[in-house]
Amino acid sequence: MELALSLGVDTPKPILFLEKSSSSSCSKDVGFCMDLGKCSEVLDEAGRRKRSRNHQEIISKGSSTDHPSLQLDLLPFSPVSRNTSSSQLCFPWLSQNLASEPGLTHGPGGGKAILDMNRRQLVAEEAEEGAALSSPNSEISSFQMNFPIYRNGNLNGKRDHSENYNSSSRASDEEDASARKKLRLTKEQSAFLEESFKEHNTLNPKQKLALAKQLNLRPRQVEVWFQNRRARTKLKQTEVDCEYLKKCCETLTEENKRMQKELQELRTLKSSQPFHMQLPATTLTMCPSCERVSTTTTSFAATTATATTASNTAALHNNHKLISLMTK
DNA sequence: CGTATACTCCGGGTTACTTCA
DNA sequence: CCTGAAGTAACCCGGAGTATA
Repeated sequence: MELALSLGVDTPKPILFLEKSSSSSCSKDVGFCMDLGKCSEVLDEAGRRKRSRNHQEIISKGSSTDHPSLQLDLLPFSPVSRNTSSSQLCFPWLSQNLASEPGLTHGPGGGKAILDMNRRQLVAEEAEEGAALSSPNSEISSFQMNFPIYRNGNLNGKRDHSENYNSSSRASDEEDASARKKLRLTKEQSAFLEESFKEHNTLNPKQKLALAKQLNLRPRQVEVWFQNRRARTKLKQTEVDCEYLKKCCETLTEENKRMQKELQELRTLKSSQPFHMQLPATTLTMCPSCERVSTTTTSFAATTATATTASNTAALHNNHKLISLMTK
């Protein structure tokens, strides 16, 4: 692992993680990432709460330096949040198209009246669909990506379960409300959502509508997919963190054992020495190379045993050089 | 200006369904 | 074919932020 520090300004660089920990040594393999930039869509837990619809409008209005955000992520990287550099689909609406469009309003007229068990979903869908239909000039209709449009969940005539779902989504509202039908999204739909998620892990209403229209899904489905996707990311991240902490714990335990053993050896050595040999002797030694005088406190035995050897003299000189370098 | 209400979004937890070994 | 585990779409609930009266 390495330390990655990103100072993004224009483009959110979610989390940079250079290498997943593969070593058991935690002390040098700790990988952290700081991103100081306009990470408008990648916010930490605390920051997310602060973000509001206004913030999303700010985001949609382009890169204003008046609203910098700070992302500090101290967690090992999760692949899903990696900023992709290759094989990336282009989503014009993610960064540009929204800038020219006024934000969706959530004020009166957005389907306030319905309040029941499923009021939120119903209201949202009605509002969203209504907005989509009533805004022919929105970016939703103004761009089309080079992505196959799904009709009844069918891509290239390939039949799958989502066909049932999508056709059911066109059925009556009663069916939608009563039956809890869950069918898989197609691989293409999932991949497209995945790519979008890599760009932004949260959606503003316009993005949601655009994605829904593009994939022939209901906005609610897109919204739920992103919510679940965030949850999965967090879960994976938690697992990674847990694994990392486990390795750290193992390493520390190992080190603790080693030091305990070393301590035990020292105690044994100490108890085996005669009393008079344990008295520390302070001696002044002069390095013959640099003529530096050093005070060493060591045992009498150790002093007499080592002071005269040429190799130790050289080692002493090396230590002096090292000290000199460090104190410069 | 402070308060109440309505609305929306999101996270966390759960359920229900699908897929696969 | 049956079954349990894993994955995931959909749902529910509560908290928080915002707009409006």
